[in-house]
Amino acid sequence: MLSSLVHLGPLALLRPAVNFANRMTAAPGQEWGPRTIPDSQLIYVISGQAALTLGNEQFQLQSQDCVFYGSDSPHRLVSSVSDPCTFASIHFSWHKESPEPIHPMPGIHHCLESELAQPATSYAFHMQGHGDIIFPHHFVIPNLDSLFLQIVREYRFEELGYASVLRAVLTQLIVVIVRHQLTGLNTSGPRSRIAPALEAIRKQPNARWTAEELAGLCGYHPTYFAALFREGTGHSPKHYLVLERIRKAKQLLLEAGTIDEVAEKMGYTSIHYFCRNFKSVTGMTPSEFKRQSIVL
DNA sequence: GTTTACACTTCCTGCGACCT
DNA sequence: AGGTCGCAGGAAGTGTAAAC
Repeated sequence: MLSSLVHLGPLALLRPAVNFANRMTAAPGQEWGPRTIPDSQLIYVISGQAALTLGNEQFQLQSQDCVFYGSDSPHRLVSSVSDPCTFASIHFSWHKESPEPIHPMPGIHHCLESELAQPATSYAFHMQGHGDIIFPHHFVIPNLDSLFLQIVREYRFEELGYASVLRAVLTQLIVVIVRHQLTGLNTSGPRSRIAPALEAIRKQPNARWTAEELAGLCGYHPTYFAALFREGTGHSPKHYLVLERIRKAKQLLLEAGTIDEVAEKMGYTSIHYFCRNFKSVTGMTPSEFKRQSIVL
């Protein structure tokens, strides 16, 4: 069976609206579906693991994985039994005059197991100079958690003008994903050549990686590797590793670890240096971040 | 496209002082 | 007690130019 394609028109004319957003930790083995939803959904896995069945595809999800599906695409999400996942979820509409959220719950319907075999609906934008860009169903983009959590926070506290802020941040999120999709299409680009190193850092940000080790994973000389790395990520290998460590440290701090424990878990032997790194990346100290995040 | 040498820069750590 | 900051010195990383 062929999957259907929805044309969303030019990206610049999009008026998306958040309908619901939350951050939660699933129970071991907790399931959503098989079901369909009335709008579209983006899920960002913060930690742990889960499996998503979408159409005739199955995705094993881990930290930093993102998935997307639209309305009427049968799917099922199952949290890992041994390593339950914590994730941020955003329900949204692609085009809506008003940015005010409309809760999707009444439109969520259970469906038959057999309907999971239907191919998921794809969505495409038109981009001047690039043609039609398909919005991906599964992707990994480093450091996307801040946008997801910003949306969750805005949705939860409903401060003055929150619906407009939700639309603005969601638009930014969509653009970041589309940009990533555009650069990712070029598989011979520098990013693909440093993929083993990116994967190693992603899996073990707490390991004491040296530039030489990372270069070795990709089969390049350290100096040349550093140049490729900067071209592909915009950061030096060391700085990229720091960004990954702080991203992971933010998760651990949210899970009620002390700053000392988190620093140690992330491979820092000096809490002082950890605090300095944390502040340079986030603009706040670990304790400030912890205080601010208690409300989330 | 890739490696090498080298100068320069940045990182990392330990220590002590200070703050909350 | 837990957390932050400034400082100094050694280690490691980075950028550049030249060469293959």
